[in-house]
Formats: sequence, C-alpha cells, structure tokens
Amino acid sequence: MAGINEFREQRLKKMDALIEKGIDPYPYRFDITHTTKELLENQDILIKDKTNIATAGRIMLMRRQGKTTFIKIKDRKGIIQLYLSINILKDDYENVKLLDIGDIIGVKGEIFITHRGETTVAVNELTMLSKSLLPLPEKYHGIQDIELKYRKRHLDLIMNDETKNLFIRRRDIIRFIRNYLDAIDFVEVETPVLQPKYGGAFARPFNTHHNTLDMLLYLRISDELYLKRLIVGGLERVYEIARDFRNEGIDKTHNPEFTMIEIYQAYADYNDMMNLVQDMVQKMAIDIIGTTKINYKGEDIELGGEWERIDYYDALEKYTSANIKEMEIKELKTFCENHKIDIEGKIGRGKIIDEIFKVMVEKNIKNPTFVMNQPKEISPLAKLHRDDKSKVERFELLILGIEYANAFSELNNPLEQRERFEYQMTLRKEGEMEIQEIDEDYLEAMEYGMPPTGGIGIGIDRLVMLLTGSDTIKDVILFPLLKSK
RNA sequence: GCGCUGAUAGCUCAACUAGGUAGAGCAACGGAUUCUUAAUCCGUAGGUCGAGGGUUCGAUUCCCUCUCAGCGCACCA
Repeated sequence: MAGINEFREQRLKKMDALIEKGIDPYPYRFDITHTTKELLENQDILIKDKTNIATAGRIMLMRRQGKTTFIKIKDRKGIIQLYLSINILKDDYENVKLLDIGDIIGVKGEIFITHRGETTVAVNELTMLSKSLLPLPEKYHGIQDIELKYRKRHLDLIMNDETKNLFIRRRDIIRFIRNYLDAIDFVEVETPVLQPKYGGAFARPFNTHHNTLDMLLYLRISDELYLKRLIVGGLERVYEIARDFRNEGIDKTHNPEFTMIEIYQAYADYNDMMNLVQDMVQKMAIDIIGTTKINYKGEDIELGGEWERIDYYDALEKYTSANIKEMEIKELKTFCENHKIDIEGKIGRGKIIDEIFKVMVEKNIKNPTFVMNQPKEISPLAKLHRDDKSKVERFELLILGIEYANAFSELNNPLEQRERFEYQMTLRKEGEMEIQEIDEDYLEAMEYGMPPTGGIGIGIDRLVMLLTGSDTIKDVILFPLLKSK
C-alpha cells in the first residue's frame, strides 16, 4: 500500500467518507474575510476584538497529536498556521481525520498566538473546498527535479515560492513597460499571429493551415511589418507585446515561442530609440529591483548612466584586429577559415561578416552596449546611414554577449525597400535560408507614405531573466516547450 | 544535429566500485500523544531500479540500442 495508485485509493476512501457524512468534497464557493497575509498584518486588532475571521488555502503541513492538530495552509499571499482542537470543534473534529496534505480547505475562527509565539487561527468551523487525490512532493526539499518543475509547473508553483514570485515579477516588468509607454501616448495594438507571409526577421517559421480557406499560414516570427502599416495608417506611436514563434533550436536564451515587444514611433530615428530603451530599462530596474547595479551570471553589471556606444565595424576591428570592413568576400572566407569560423550555408558578405561578429565580438561585450550601424546586407528593413551608405542606422543592445534589443531608423522609401527585398531574393536563390518572400502588400502600404520612424524590438523573456537573475529562459516562461514523453 | 552527464518508492536521496533481483528520510497506513515548529515515539506497507535487447546459472550493476532531461557545442536578430 503506497504506490501512486494506493495513495489515490486511500484518498478516494476519505472522499467517500466525506460524502457519506453529507459533505460535498467539491463545493462551489467560500467567502474569506482575510488572506493569510492580511491575518498576519492585522493580527493585533483581530486578537483584541476576537474577530471571527474566514480564510482558505491548501494544506501544506499537518501535525496531528490526538485531540489537537496543527495545520499550515497556504494561499496566494502566504502561509498561516491553524489550530484544530476537539475542545472547539467537538464532533466535527472527526472530519480532521479525513484531511490530507494537499487538500484545499476554508476555515473560520479567531486569531491567537501560541506559547511558542506563532500567530495561529483557532478554528471553529472547517470546510472542505477541494479534496486532493494525489500526494504533493516532500515538504522540506520540495521539487528538485528540474524537468519536473517545467513539466508540472503547478507543483513547482505550489512548492516553490521563488517560482511564484518570479512570475509575479515578470508581470510587474510587463506592467511597467505598459505604464511607461502609455504615459508617453503610445497605443497598444494587436496584430495577426497567423500570417500568410512571414517577415520582419530572419528565422524559419512554423507552418500551419487554414481548413476552410485551404490556405498556408505561418505563425509570426515578428510583427514588424504589421506595426509599420499602422504607422502608415497614422497611429504614429504603437507597440505590441507579441508572442513570436521561431522554428529553431532551443537553448538557454531561445524558446520556440517567446515574447517580444516592438515599439514604433513616427518622426523619430534610432537615436531616439536608444534614449527610449535606455531610460525605460533604467527606470524599470529601479522600479522592480530598486537598483541599477545587478549581478548576473556572476558578473557585476551597471545598468545606470549612459550606455556605451560602439560602431559595428569598430567593434569588429577592436576584437579581430583586422580591417573586416574593407575585405572582399574571398578575403573574408579565408579569414573565417583561419579563425575556424563555420560559415557553411552563409551566403553574401553581410552574413559572413555577421558570423565573425557573433563568434569574435559578442562575447566580449559585458556592460550594456549599443552596437551601431550594421552592414546593410543583413538589415533589409533599416534606413541607410546618413553619413555612410555602406551601413545602416541600426543598433543592437548587448549585455554580457546576449542581445536584448534591435532597432532601426525604419526604411520608409518604398522604392529602396523593394530593391533591398530583391537583393535578399538573390541571396535566397543562391541558397541562403531564412529569407522571406517579398511582401507586396507591405510595399504597397509603404507607397502611400510612411513618416520617418524609429522602431525597436526588445526581448521580454531575456529582460526578465536579467532582472530576476535567471540563467535560462525556461525559468521565466511558465510552460517552456519540452519534448513529449 | 554532435559530445558529456543523469534517470532507483509519490518526493528528496543511498546502494552498484569488484554481477547474487534494493535501503533511508519525508509522505502514506495502524497505534500513542490537548500549544506543535522539517513535532516525537512504536509498528506496517510501498519499487516492472527510464524502455527494449544482449552477455551470464543469475543483471539495478557489464555491453548495445532507444526515450527524456541537464550541460557544452552547433543552429538562432
């Protein structure tokens, strides 16, 4: 007796016993007067007035000692101890024997303080709110198995307060962003997740199919092209907190579905986007964790002050000691060979240069840094740099080698946009993966005229990781994708 | 996709080095206990040792394949 099925059997028997006594093991509602936290906060007055309170929660711990039982119940705010005594409950004390750890109960009673000094509810009325049929993980160690945490997040949340608190902080971060943008007159919008053409990023999509339209659809890899249509439409300041989907590998900073905020502001350029993201993240850090000095992955990071800005090609030269910018494709390939950089499947000068950047530069950047003015070949949606037409007005925000944001002065010349797309198509013909088809509807929208616009995308999951000290994205996503067992 | 590591009771972990079909704590069940604090005390039960195959008289242990996970690499705006 005590394999998993035996546990269930035992608890089912207790449930039958409840039913026999006319007690519904799954009743409809229960009114509470205080959360556990409110009981503790207001204990002085509650004790003084002998208030009959009502509260509810899940049984986490039970100490039976004959005619007295101590129970700890947990609600969303905290934990409180209950004192159940045959002196108070009389005949109903029998029902205490039908309780199990994991059951959800409601209680009424008065607050008192035990001899050992713990604030406790002396229960005078006990109500079963939900009978639990399966045993919870062990009370002291909780869940240690990391796979179990992700697969059975409900158990993780019951057992580990840190997990619950982390997701509350995630909520706080997203709420901060909304408040910040709403206060400067941005409009939050929703755009299609199901897209007939995918674009706005380089990535492989998830394909799906609409039955009655008999139509191939993609789960969006980005919402950029839709948001810019809204800029054409005159909304001028828009943002979307979007779930994006990319059909690619999974690692500490990549989940196939993830949350990105994209922000577009008319009459602004990438300099404005730098100011916006810097100010927003700094104020967010103060608001959420109370400081701009953080320690992440063992490194001290200062989020305050003016963030460093470095030109993409200058950074390349600094960390490769080579003049990458002036190299022909042939020289670049030789350089990659010499430095053991794999450029299999990379077509075109820009992609090769970017691979060198990823391998040799990114990991060296620790403090928040705007890497600016990327090559135009890898930035088809960005405006050419006003002083150097070989590069674009774009930046990526890097912290500890991880990319947190990507922004441009948005390309709004429809003719040039078409040329850029067509260049991408030539790369695709040469075998480059991850190039989307030309989006004619988007180009047409551009032809009606889009104001000069600054746009930025910020990875929300990574930002949450940074501000909560999580070293894997799975820890900041409630249900990360795992293989089915 | 490649490499390394791991998977033992509901949970947290032992045993396996040198092959003889597994132990503890918590949880559970029975009993004692009317202010406990990871309550305590006495007793009981609980395991296809991740799955499949091989070697062997005999495999949780050795070998092979597979599954899942973690880490690293690769991929990845």
